[in-house]
Amino acid sequence: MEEQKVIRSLSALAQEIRLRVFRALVVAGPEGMTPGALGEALDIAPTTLSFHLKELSHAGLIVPTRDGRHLIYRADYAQMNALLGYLTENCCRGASCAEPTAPVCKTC
Amino acid sequence: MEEQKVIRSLSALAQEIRLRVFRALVVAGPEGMTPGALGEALDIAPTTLSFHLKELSHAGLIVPTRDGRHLIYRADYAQMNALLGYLTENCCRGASCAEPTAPVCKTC
DNA sequence: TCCATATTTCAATAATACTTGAATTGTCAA
DNA sequence: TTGACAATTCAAGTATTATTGAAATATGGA
Repeated sequence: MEEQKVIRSLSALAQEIRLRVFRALVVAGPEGMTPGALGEALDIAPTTLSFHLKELSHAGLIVPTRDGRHLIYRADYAQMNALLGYLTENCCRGASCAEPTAPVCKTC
Repeated sequence: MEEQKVIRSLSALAQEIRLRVFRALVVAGPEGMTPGALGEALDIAPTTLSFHLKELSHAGLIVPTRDGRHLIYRADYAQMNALLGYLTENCCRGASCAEPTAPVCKTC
């Protein structure tokens, strides 16, 4: 993953609403959630939610697909794992440190 | 880890200079690096670097100790692992998904 | 077609974060 | 105790990001 994308992803997650939205989608799994459901569950105004969903989408952390008049947002686990991996790359120059294990949530 | 600390940590990492500094310290391992060395390696003005080191310290991602007239900064691996773990908690409600593996870099 | 619902875009304001140079603090060595 | 070096704090200006209400777009059903 390139540095700019990493920064974009971290920025996306570094905000209360977006962090909650992202975690809700991580928990929801492949089923995903609509903005309506997210807004109700987390008590967020539609405009505000839309703004933050766009930020997360733009970072590549979540992906929308249309289903009739609903949109369904889902977490992109590959993207998340790439992000987590970036932060620990070359940890301790490999010296005093086990090879970094693969990032979490392998099967997603 | 509490939400506010997670956000603080993600915000700290969501910035080009701080991300580079943090990764440099992750690579450096237990030896750590001084602001002087960091500033030279990454070509950052002292004032700017100091500001960003404080942000990372305040987030708990790095820890300074004094050694004579130098400070030595080191990455706090436990903190980093707690952060990574937070992002994948309860992934897919455990359903279609392996138990999240422990975060990276176990022995640090 | 026309209306209602789901969601987004726009524009303005409010809040927060980044950079820089000058001044300050702490430590060592002569 | 004075000078030099390492690093930080302060204060100011600039830039980026978040929030809100009003208006717009897209879809499905009467």
